[in-house]
Amino acid sequence: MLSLKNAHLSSGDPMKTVIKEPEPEMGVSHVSDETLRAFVGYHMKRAFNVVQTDLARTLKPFDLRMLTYTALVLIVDNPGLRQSQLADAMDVERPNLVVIIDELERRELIVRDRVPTDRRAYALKATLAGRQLCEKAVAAVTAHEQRLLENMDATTRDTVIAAMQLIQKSLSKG
Amino acid sequence: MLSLKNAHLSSGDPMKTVIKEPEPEMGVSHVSDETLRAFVGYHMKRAFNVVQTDLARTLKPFDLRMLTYTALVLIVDNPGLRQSQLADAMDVERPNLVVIIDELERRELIVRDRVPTDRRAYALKATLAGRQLCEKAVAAVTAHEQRLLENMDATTRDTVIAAMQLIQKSLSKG
DNA sequence: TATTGTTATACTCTATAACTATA
DNA sequence: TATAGTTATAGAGTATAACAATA
Repeated sequence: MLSLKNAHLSSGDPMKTVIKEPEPEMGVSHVSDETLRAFVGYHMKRAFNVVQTDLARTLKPFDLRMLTYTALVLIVDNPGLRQSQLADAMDVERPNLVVIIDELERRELIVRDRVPTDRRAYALKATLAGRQLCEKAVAAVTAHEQRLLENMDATTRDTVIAAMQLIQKSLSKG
Repeated sequence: MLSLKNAHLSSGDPMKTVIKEPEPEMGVSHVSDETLRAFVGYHMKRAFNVVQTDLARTLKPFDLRMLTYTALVLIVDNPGLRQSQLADAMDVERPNLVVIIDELERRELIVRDRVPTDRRAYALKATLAGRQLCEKAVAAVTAHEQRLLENMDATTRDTVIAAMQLIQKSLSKG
């Protein structure tokens, strides 16, 4: 919430908190976001930002980012996947996937196997090290997700997931 | 949905659609995202990406981006706002806000007024042109939002907004 | 001709350290 | 000394055009 970011509302009982405000007669002491608050997209951006930040922190010990993590999981779960399929599945452009795959290959978490029947393509496969790192990372992300949802009931969670999928469907045809 | 991105599932009746699949015996014809699908964050990222893209397209005619739009709306709604308050409200770092304000000022949509009682600070105010552009942009974003929510009932919408706020609260203290 | 992977490139968003001028 | 705004910089995500090898 925007309003909560203001010092006098940020934590504890506001009535008990005495904080110098920057000349309330001069500027604004309370930032109104009335217009923006009406939009779901606004709340999605703010929520996604904190999720992104927390996930990055979660994956840091494994030297993974959201994108390298997602790619690794999908390759582990789909041995033989091709780069174009992976790019499609991840909703990233083919050129942007190349550096992600480069990094995973350099760290020997996956291999690029040539496809004999189509020498243009690569079949992506996780190595043992890749599968092991993936397993640990998934466990960490599961813990991150539990933090994320600690005060949310299962019904709400399912509603949110369904809503996110609906939004994707509504806009991807526009 | 990931699965929907595969050609044989992408549109229409799958049974009626005959499409060449890339050697189903060799690679994978259906990308399974079982592991990732379990995470709310995964769905949020995908949904937010399409929202972001559609919003960018929506704001393009006004030469605004999500951040310049948000800043403009907040300044219009909070005349006299200072940059540090705005940065706080927008959840962006102070240095990153500078270029946003620079751009809005260069386009004469806002002005930086010196605060007489604190010569370090600026009071941000929208110009007439700024307020007029803002009004049009808000209308366009409202239409974008309606596209976003065209198949979502109001209850679900409210649930999603509450959930986004809850997620922010859960993680921002970590 | 079309597709797979690639290179190069550009724009945006995010994050940090360090500076200046005020307080 | 602390704060408001600034500069510089770096990392990451996203998007497009154009190329070589192959189909």
